[in-house]
Amino acid sequence: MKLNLTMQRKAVLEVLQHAHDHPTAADVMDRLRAQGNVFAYGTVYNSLRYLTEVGLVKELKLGEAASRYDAKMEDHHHVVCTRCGRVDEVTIELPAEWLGKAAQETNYELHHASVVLEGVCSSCSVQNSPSK
Amino acid sequence: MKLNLTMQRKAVLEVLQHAHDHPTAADVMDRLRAQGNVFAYGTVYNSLRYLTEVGLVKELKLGEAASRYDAKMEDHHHVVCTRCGRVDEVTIELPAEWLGKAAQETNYELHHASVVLEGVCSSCSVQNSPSK
DNA sequence: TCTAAATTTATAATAATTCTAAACAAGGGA
DNA sequence: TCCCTTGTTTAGAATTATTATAAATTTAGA
Repeated sequence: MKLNLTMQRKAVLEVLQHAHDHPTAADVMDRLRAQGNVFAYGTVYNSLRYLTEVGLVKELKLGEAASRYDAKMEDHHHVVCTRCGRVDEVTIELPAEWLGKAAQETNYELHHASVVLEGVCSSCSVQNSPSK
Repeated sequence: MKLNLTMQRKAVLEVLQHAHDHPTAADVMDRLRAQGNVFAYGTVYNSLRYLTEVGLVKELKLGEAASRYDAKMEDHHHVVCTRCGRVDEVTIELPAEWLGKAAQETNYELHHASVVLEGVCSSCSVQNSPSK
C-alpha cells in the first residue's frame, strides 16, 4: 500500500506543516481558501482522515467540539487555557513507572497516553483576574 | 446561591449515582425512560449541565463523539479499550513532580489534569488478536 | 488507448448538543 | 389569597462537526 498524495492531500498536509498552532478542519479549510485552494469540505475531511491513517498527521481530541490536527508526529501532550482557549504543547513524557502502575491497576495492555492539562496561560494570568 | 434540585434533576443525579459505568446523555435518557421518567431531551442536558455546574457530577470528554457523565467526584483518569469501547477508571494520581515540570515548560498556571489512556482491556486481549 | 479503481465534488444525512418560545410551577410579598 | 417575578420544563427548531452518497472526474495500469 503506497502513499497516494493527491494535490489536495498535499495542500492539506502543507497547511498543517506550516501551522504553528493546532488547526481544526474548519481552520484548515480557511487557510486553504486564503491561498486560493477551494476544496469541498468532504475533501478536507477525507484528506485529514487519510493523512491520519498513513501516519503523517495526528488528530487531537482535546475535549472541544472540533478535532484539531497536527503534523508534528512526536508524541506530546497539551495544555488548554481556560480563559482564551489557546492550546500549547507539553513535550515532557509521562513517567514509565506511572504508566506501569496504571496498566497494573486496570489490567489493560496500554498503547497510548494522552494528557490534557487545563490552566491559565501566561498572557491571561497577567491581566487581572476575571470579574465573574 | 442555593441548590435547586427539581425532581428531574434529582432523577438524573440518581441515575448517575447508581450507574457503575459512565453513561452518555443518551444513556441517561434511556435509563430514565426505563424507570418511567420521560423528560425532554433538553431537560436532561439542562440537568446535566446544572449538576456539573454545582459540582455534583463531572463531565468526561474522552475523545468520543458524546460526553459521558460521572457522579463520582474524586479526581481520576480513564482508560478506553480500543477494541470494545469500554471505559475504566484509573485512580492513581499523576506525580506532582511531573505536573510541576509541565507547568514550568508551558508557563501555565495549572488547575486540572486529565489523562486518557488507550489500550486493550483484559477481556478483549483474551480473545485472539484481530485479523486486520 | 481503454478500463478499473480511487478521488473529488456537491449535497444530503446524521449525531450530539444548544437555542427558542411558550407553557408551567414555585415562592414571596401586598 | 392573589399576583408577580423568576426559574424550569417542554417540544421542536437550529447549529455544529462530521460522515455518507452518488455522480463526475482523475489516475494508473494493462
